[in-house]
Amino acid sequence: MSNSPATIEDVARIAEVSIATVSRAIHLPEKVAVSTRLKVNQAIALTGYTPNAMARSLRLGKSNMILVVAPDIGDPNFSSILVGLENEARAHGYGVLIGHTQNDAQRGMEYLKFFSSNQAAGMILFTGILPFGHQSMTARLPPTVGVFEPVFNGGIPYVGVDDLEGARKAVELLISEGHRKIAFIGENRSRLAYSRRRLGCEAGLDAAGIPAASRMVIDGDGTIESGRLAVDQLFLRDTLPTAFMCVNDQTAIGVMLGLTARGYDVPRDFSVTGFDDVPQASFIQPSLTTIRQPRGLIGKHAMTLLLQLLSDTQPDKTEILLRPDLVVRNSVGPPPRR
Amino acid sequence: MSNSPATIEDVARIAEVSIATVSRAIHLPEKVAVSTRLKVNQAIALTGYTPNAMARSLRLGKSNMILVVAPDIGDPNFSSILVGLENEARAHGYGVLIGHTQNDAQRGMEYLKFFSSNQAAGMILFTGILPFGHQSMTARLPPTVGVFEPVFNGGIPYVGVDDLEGARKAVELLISEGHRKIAFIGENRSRLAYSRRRLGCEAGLDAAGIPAASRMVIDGDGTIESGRLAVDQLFLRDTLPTAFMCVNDQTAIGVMLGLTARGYDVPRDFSVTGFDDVPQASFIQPSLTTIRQPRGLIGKHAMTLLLQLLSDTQPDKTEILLRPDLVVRNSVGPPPRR
DNA sequence: ATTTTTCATGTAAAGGTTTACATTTTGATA
DNA sequence: TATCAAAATGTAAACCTTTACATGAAAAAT
Repeated sequence: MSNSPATIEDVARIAEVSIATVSRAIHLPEKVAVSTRLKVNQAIALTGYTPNAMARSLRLGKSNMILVVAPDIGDPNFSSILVGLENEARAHGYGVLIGHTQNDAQRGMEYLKFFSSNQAAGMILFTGILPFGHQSMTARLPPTVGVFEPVFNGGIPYVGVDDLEGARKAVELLISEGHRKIAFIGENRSRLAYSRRRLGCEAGLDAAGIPAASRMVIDGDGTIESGRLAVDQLFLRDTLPTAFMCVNDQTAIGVMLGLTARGYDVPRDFSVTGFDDVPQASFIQPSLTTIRQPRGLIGKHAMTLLLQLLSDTQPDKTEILLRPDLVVRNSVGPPPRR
Repeated sequence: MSNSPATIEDVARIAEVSIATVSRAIHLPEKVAVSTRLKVNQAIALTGYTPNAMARSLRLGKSNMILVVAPDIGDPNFSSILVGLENEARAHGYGVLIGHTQNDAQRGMEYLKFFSSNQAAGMILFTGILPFGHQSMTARLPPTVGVFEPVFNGGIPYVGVDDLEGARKAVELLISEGHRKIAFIGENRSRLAYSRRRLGCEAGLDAAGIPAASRMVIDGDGTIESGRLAVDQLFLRDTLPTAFMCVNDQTAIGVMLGLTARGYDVPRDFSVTGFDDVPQASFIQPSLTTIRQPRGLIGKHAMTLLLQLLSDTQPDKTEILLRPDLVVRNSVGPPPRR
């Protein structure tokens, strides 16, 4: 019962072996006799010993932490992907460190210190933005895996969802319900994933032979607010769509709020689809028909890829696109008869 | 131009001084002659040297990381508090590590390893739940500061908002608008802060001399869903309230959705208030009148307190309650004339 | 000019691990 | 039983810092 935490020496003394044997009993148990292994384990239990991670990393020249960098941890997609990431990391003895850049390159730079100071071994990067200036050319990046989109300067493996397919599923649902005039409420500035969703939408419209004339596109910024604004913009026009296909759930929620505010009913007067299946999607009234991202899986795969990188294994794949599923709820119905 | 990162020895060699001088030039610059300091700084710039945090922590016996433990990082309150925490930590040379327990004690326990393995120096604990079983008695806790509520077994400083005052402000607004029949939609299981909000509500009602008979209380669980359910429950009763005071914004949003679904208009038919001022509160239709938590400040103060603890300074205070502000939007109006 | 004080720098140990290499023990083989 | 190979364990160095203490030089006091 000492006050300072037990070290490997304390364990060795109690188990009456050398510190080397203790270390081996922990990390290469097959190299040590069963009887000694037992003694060591007892001593560990007795002392409550936990290896000092600092000393370990120092000796190994490698941290057991992985930095997850996201532009905004408030993003409703983030937390469940994180769960997937963490579980996988933990299973392999790694911990997870979270950084958020708020889209600020300066702030992103600060996270580089985690690598130069050896506090992190690898990095998971959300949404394709390299959070440091273009000095990526000068300083070599640590082992990195992207989530959602390829990282812009290429060569970095990534995990995402098949946005094209997801978008096509959504638009096909709308078409099958009878919609012909479909507005796509998009976002074309920040995320490649968003542009791909638009492409998927157009592919679906093309396939159904829907003429360009009855298509509409409004670009927002992916927020609730911008969804509402998009409705306002559309209502200035001569022709209205019967359905709104939105680039993400936030936008879709905004669109529904905007329509409700104008006294319309969803899905009676207009149909709306989202993308992501954020938690709110099932609560809002009416509940939102959307495309689900397999968030847990995304996290798991991204971490697997990174761990392969870290163990110098050539990763199986350099790009993993998961299948998005259509979630049918109550925001879509047939177009009103006019 | 070596491949492995520069060490203090590389710097020393180039600057033609000893490693001790380099270390001092960095951490106690006033102890080294201006001329040498200059040479050292040049050498540092030349090599791109960053001190190895592992070696440093090992030597110092103290990590420069602080663990932030939250039951759910998806909580809309979380991210902006985190910004406050991080800024303050960074300013003092500390980094922030995020852990989320998902209300799982098992998972909380895992985070204890960060301390026994020396990977974190202190802890910020959200919402008063000690994320480990009751073994807190056995294992002494690391330096810890609570956010939102006192940590249950006491003796741990915390930072929160004056829930009583905030709730009173909300109820006073409702009363001043003429409401007399006010329902409190609460939550009494998980968070002490929530019970305090209820007390604040009652204090306000008492002060206005509103009889117990016209008060109603429904307990939910603080989610959007439970807000909607609360509406359903109330509509089974003989008398309805004219206003809903909700324990948090999530609940309030649920209540508004429930009322809208029944064809009522807020604030014409019913008034609704929330608490927290989450980002959605200003977007939803109608925008929500609520109580704002000064989230950035909460984070800043909590970290300041923890840093004091870590430097063995006796903290100034053991409890910091910040002032919550009323944010008037569009979900409150006078009661309808019946 | 000599002694004392102050200031700047250097030397070496310590912090807790892992692991190459050396040594001892065990079990098998002749 | 003596010899050898294989298995188990031990010794000591290395990872990179920080800092107590020692040393030396310069400035101040006598």
